[in-house]
Amino acid sequence: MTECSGIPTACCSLDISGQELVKLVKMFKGLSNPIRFEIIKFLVTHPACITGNIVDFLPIAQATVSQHLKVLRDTGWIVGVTEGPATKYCLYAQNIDWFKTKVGKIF
Amino acid sequence: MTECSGIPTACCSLDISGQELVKLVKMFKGLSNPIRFEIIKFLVTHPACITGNIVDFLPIAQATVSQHLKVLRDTGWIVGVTEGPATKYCLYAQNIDWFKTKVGKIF
DNA sequence: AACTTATATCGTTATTTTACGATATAGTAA
DNA sequence: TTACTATATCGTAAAATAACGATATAAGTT
Repeated sequence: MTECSGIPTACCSLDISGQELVKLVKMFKGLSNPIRFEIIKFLVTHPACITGNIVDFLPIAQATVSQHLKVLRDTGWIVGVTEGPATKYCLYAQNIDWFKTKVGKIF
Repeated sequence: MTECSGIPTACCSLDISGQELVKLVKMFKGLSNPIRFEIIKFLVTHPACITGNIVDFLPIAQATVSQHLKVLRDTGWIVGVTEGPATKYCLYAQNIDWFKTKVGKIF
């Protein structure tokens, strides 16, 4: 028996479109890179840490980390807050919860 | 109040690593493109359809659709079964359910 | 065997992504 | 002001992605 033998709409509903779909695809893109996934993991165990902590943790250049942080910001996974000369990063809990809910509902 | 003021580990646990993490990032990459998301949506409403149906539905070339189908296969979102000269595609329900469960647990 | 159908793969081009070092910016301290 | 710290942005190069037309492959038909 193949995977095709199941009931058609058993696993999904996918009632999503327009701006919601755009946002969802964006968030998928945000975590489509292993370095960025590691950053998210790091932020879970090191909440509200600054860029430098993430740079020290990862084996890549500061500029590259900053670029990944920008992608994670632009795709709605994290939020950065200026704290003196540094930037404090946190998970964007509200968006992450939205993502989680959407994935839970549509797939 | 900023997003950073919440309880640290409120939204995530992220106890994932190794091959599971690789697979998860892969699946994120699979849906990081709007065309591929549309293909998944189409497969929900048109289960077990053949490539040609998807090509007719989308505004892009057959070769490009075939390329996207390959990505969706390689990232574990769909399964293709040869049906005479055609290929019948279905959602990889088992993997999708795994993804859904993982996302539900870790975020 | 020759032909048609359906789809995958090839070769190519344009765009995007990822990575880096170097530099600019903004805040803090002396 | 000058210097220091932390981070973002710039400029660039290599690699990956997305798109296409053309071609190859594989199954069914005459």
